[in-house]
Amino acid sequence: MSYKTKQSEELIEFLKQNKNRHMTAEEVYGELHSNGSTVGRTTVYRHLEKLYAEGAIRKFLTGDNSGACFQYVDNPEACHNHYHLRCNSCGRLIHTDCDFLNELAEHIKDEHSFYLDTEKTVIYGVCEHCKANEKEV
Amino acid sequence: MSYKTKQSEELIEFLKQNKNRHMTAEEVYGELHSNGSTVGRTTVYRHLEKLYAEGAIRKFLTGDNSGACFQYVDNPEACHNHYHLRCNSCGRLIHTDCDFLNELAEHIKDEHSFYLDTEKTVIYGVCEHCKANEKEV
DNA sequence: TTGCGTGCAAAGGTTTTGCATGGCA
DNA sequence: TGCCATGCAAAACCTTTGCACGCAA
Repeated sequence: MSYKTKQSEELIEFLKQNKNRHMTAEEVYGELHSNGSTVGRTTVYRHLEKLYAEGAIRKFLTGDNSGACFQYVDNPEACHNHYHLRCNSCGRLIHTDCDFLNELAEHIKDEHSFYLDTEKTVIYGVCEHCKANEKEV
Repeated sequence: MSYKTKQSEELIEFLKQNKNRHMTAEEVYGELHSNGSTVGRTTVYRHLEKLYAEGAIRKFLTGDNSGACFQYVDNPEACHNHYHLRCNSCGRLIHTDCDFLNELAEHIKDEHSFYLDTEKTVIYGVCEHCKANEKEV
């Protein structure tokens, strides 16, 4: 991937413009096409894989086997002190800056001899919005 | 699944006898056959799905798309105040009783308006043993 | 010109579904 | 007897790979 091509530029640009979203490869492919791009499905997969390996994007597993989700990482360094909260209901991923995470990692290391991987750990639950909706149902 | 059948008994018995392991559906299927069982692959999938929905077994995603892993839950009630630490290296799942988890859940609820799901949240990292081995590699 | 990037089609692997059969209650 | 569970085969899915063509450098 040392060459700069139209396809890779469109893909990366699209991911950057959707930093707040987490999308499956299929969604990325579909929306790029809606926007007039002609990138092939294979190319989307190949780039997502590459970008993930480089740490430029994040990868989440969905739990219902409907494919992995990807999301652009704005500032890789900044995410070391993040929680990643994922809502089981709406699927939204919430980045949360918080020092409590450091305390947690410290505690787990000291008390449980376990080295927390901030990048991979995702805290599952239900967000405020969905919690409110749940009660109506 | 209200009937009791030979297949479901064999499957559940097998899972109980392998509480310490986490296995893919394919592994469960294969080992049951090695043990003389004739359970079909479809049945294994259907039961694992059902048991997971009931909370009788746990389900983990593998990250490399090689299929979900399942593991029997010994005492579902006891796990409410647990951390689940999963080692990315050896795959071992560590149950850890700890009040710090409650503090974490409180904090996330109060400060981030997010309702942590203890059952589904798994903390990823590297265990002591694998951490030591890593250095040798 | 060189060789990487692309994309179609096909393969690979996991999981689900349709449908007829067999077993439990 | 009535209905659920089973299991084969096929389908549905997501993802990867082979290969020839085209474009970037």
